[in-house]
Amino acid sequence: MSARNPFAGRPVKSRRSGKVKDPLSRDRIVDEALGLLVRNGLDGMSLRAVAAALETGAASLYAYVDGLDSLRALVLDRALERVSTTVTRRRGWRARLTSVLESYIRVLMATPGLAQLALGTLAAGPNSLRVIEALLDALEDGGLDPATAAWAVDLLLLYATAIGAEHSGPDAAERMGPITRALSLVSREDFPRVYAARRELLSGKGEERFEWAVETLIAGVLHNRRRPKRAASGR
Amino acid sequence: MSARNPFAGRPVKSRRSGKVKDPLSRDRIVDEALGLLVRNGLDGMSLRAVAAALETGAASLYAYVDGLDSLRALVLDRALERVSTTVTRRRGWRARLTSVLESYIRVLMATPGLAQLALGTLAAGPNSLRVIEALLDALEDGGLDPATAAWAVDLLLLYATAIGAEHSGPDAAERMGPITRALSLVSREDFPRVYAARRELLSGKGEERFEWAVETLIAGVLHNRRRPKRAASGR
DNA sequence: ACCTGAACACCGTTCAAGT
DNA sequence: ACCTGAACACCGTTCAAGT
Repeated sequence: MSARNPFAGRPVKSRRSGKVKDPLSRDRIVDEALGLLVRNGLDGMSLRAVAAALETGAASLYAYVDGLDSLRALVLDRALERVSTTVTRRRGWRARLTSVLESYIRVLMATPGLAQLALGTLAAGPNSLRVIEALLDALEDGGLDPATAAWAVDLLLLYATAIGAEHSGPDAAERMGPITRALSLVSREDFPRVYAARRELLSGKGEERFEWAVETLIAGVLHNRRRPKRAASGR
Repeated sequence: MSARNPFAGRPVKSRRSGKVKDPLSRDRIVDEALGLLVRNGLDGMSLRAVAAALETGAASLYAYVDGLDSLRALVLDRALERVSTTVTRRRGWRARLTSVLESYIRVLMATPGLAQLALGTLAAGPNSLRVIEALLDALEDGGLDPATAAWAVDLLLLYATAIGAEHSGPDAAERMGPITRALSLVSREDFPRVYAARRELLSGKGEERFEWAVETLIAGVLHNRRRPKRAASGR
């Protein structure tokens, strides 16, 4: 019964961290969670599943992570590492703006469930901040006053995230089924304009539509400044 | 053992539908679910909770409803009944547009979890269609071609829903905590523009901000038509 | 037909107990 | 300190069985 019995029957730790048990860490947990998100979607990224993949119990994760919500925030920021904000210098602010936004939305669309996660999670990690910084930079280069630029960033990111969620849910294809059916059945008498526009409401390849939306948002922001372009001094 | 024994011992159905057991129906299920959503948020609206409130088991609901996703779609459309689209005639198209959108977002913000639900659910019920119809009507009155109007409706609703979700999560107040803290800690060296804009990024009373956003979206749509305003013929 | 109980395969989180 | 098993209080969905 004495502790540390050298004869203890278990496989002796084995030389080098070969197989037995790399220690848990926040990084390993976030990595594994992101992997599960990519492979199995948002519902597949449960604490229990992450723990199982790491060959431990869910309770063990609480030493490194505050709970599911907190893990989600960490995973979101890790995923946003892939968003490119280093823009080929000497391009116009507009090209830089759209290129950051397009990179952001491409990352969201590439990982099923990520946009959904982004909609429900506060994005205040370093990678979110990096993206916000880049957008503010471009908008201010475009001549927007900081007040308008700040709200515009919120608007652009919110829209990009929402469209990402819409186009990459469980799978976008499956989701298109029911809505196509519903719109194809819409009655001309009850909803004449919806009826007339039913094809347009579904048209666009996603990418085309997103580009149009970004241009629209930029045009709107440029034409609806919170403060006039010049004469910034007091009234 | 013969069926229909008049002596059967149970409490005899009782006169009038007093208490015993109003029959289940899809309507009663949706009503109860909406009530739970209002009182307990999206997570509180589980099939088991709805069933319990109706004094039955979860399995019984499957006779009237296809499952949780389907129930959510029904609840969403029921909630959208409250969106007002009957606009006091002889107001400009712009006033009508913003009044419908503001009614929509007010409904979303009034019911915790509803905006979240709307983001994850296909909105193709009669009340969604009614809202879409009203928006198309206003935009086409404003001189937008149908192609632009269709995409604009999508853009406007998506944004309104997303902002509703952002401002009415579990509770908006609790969610503001962490992000305020994160932004107040942001480093001036790493993210100078975020640092400079940190107050603006959080400013605005929600309502003010939403109004600005709607104006911005409208301005954008008016300045970024998919087809030119006149000369509609030709290819 | 309509409804039910029980079962199946999961959840997040807590906590006393072990090393 | 770090990790664990077991428990608690839940989930959605299926299905054989009852009336």
